[in-house]
Amino acid sequence: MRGGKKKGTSEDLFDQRTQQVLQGIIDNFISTSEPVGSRTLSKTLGLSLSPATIRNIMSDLSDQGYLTQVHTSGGRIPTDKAYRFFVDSLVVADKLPEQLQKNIEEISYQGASAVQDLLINTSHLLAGLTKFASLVTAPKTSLSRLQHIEFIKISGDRILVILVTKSGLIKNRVVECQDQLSQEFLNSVSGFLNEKFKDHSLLEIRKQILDSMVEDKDRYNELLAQAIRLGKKAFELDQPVELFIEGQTNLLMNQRLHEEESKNSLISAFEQKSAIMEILDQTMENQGTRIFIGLENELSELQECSLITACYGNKHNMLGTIGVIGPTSMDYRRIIPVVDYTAKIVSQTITSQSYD
Amino acid sequence: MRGGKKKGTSEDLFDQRTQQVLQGIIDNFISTSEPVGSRTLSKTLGLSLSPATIRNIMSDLSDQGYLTQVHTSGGRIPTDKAYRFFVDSLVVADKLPEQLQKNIEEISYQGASAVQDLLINTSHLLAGLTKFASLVTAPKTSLSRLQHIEFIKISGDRILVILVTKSGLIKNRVVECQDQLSQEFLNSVSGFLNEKFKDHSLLEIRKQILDSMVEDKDRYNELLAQAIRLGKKAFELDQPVELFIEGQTNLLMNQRLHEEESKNSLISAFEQKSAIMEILDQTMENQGTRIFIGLENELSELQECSLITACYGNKHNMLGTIGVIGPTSMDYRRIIPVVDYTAKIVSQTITSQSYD
DNA sequence: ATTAGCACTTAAGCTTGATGAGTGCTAATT
DNA sequence: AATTAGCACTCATCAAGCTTAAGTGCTAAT
Repeated sequence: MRGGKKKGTSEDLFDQRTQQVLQGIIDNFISTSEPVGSRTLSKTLGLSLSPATIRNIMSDLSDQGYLTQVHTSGGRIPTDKAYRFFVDSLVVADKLPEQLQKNIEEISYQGASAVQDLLINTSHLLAGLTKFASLVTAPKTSLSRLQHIEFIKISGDRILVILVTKSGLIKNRVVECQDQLSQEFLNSVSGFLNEKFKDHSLLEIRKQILDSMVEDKDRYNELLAQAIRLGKKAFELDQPVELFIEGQTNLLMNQRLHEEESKNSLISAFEQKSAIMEILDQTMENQGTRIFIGLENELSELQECSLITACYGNKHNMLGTIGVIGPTSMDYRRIIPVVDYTAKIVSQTITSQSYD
Repeated sequence: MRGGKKKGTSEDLFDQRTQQVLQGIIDNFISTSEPVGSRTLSKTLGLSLSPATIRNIMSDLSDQGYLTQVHTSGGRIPTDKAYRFFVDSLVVADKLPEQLQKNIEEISYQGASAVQDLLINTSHLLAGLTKFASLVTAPKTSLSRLQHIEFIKISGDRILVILVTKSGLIKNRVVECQDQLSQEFLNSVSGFLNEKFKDHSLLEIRKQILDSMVEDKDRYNELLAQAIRLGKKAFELDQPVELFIEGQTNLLMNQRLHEEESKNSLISAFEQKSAIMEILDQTMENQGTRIFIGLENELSELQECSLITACYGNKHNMLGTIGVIGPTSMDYRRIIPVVDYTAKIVSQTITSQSYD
């Protein structure tokens, strides 16, 4: 075993030259997606080192798990560990070109009258700018707080329920109702619910309604009873997973993913929306941009890819997550700031549109 | 040139045996997607004909443009013309297996409280059942007639406009408004609009509102003026193309499309949503299932595929179109009835949900 | 009218050998 | 002690040549 020069205590701390070589290999591989050999590197790298020296360094890096060889001979490629090192050492990500900044800022203008539209625009934008697949989660309805509820009678037995949350989400749903209720009556019901529950979270409201069903059963009151009955239907939680995915085809057509197998596993990953949701939810715990490289991904189908996420929110809370899925050999320096800045703009826009 | 036996007047009318051979080739190619040779055919086809005889027949069919050879030797494949003949001769499409019927019928149950949900379910279903790409257009908002309009004040300067059409579409949009309007006032505005415009098409309403702006300018009336102002915003036509596409990845992963080029052109086709919309709109002119095979497609990007469409509607009108895009060598016998029956179920469901 | 036979074509698969980029190791050089 | 040159070796890639299998068209026999 070749004696590495361990200046630090850890095996993994290596000197500047070694670092430069690793950087060079990563840069090279990111741009060409071809395995990098010592000869090439000796030329492209600014340092005047002979291929032989570089070979020694590369050998050390291989031992430490930063590089692997696809074939016995034929250059080396960076491992997940190398990307992780690379990303961690990116203390300052590239500044975003102004043109890109402007592109991103546009999402808030394009007729984004409602939060949902904003999120769809965002997902569009991310897929377009990165040429990878984009992910955007909507704010969780059940955790949002009530801004307004309204019932509209649209035919004899059908009532349209409209629910506006503080975070700016608008939900509508049609419920059927056997009793013939007049619009005036519906107005008083919504008036009642608005007054009693404004600013409460939908989850909480639902619980209270279920509770009061018992509590208020005896002292019967027509308004209350109907309010509870309608409220129950209105606040029923049947949250369809609100996750926007776009640009899956971008990813599948990406030259870096050629193996049929990994494409198929990606497709199946996209079909498990709820699994992806779960992962994105977890990223909301600590804000800021997060990066999951290859095997760091919990979802095994994504272990040939990297996931970059960032949260958006308003003054009070983180509301949702945006993200991008691309090959592990993506250009992190370019992609990270894009995701970052987009999240920032979404936050700003949503703050200006939310009702608290 | 071999003398074909022309029993009819047209070159293209051929005897039963020739027809059987063509059928055999098409069937064979549909299931294997490999060029079919005379030897194979002689075995698989029930008729006891030697390969040589079949070769003669095939040669005739090639002359008439029903078959082509990919390579000088190596079997023949059906042309678009052959598929067209095949499809046209399918006087009775296969009966849909009961299990499939049930699957399709489910779209109307899965919480399809609103038409939009129904259409999304449909697009899901079609992509799933066919493993191709599915297309579903929503009813044109501007041609739908007004069932109900409502304004809800959700914050100082923001008004939520809710629009329900006879066909069951629900649209909402937030408009900003500098004047401070009370909810009561908004109620009278919506009351006014509902009364005046119920059952009118949105397009018509828009026109009338623009007209009355002039007509009623002098005899000033607060209610009317605001009604016009708000109505103008509410009925502004900024129809985002309402087209649901799903299963693009199915199609891209389909083994029958291997050429990178045709995949890319498909992707670009899907990006031109409005072009696809236009084609689908045209199919509404005459109802029933329509089939566009290969070059019959106007959109050049789709000329390696077949498009199968059917319209849905209610008692009075055709409202929209559903469709499937797959390889020209798809199993028409299976796919056509699926599209057909799905359209039927969508029509039924929408009829039961629409308000006229 | 049908078929058998034959010469011909071609894609696909296989081997072979040359090329080139890369490797590890050792010995010479700085 | 670190760096480099040199060398033998590995292996993917490519092109060339070869074989095989499936197919074709044509002609002559049935």
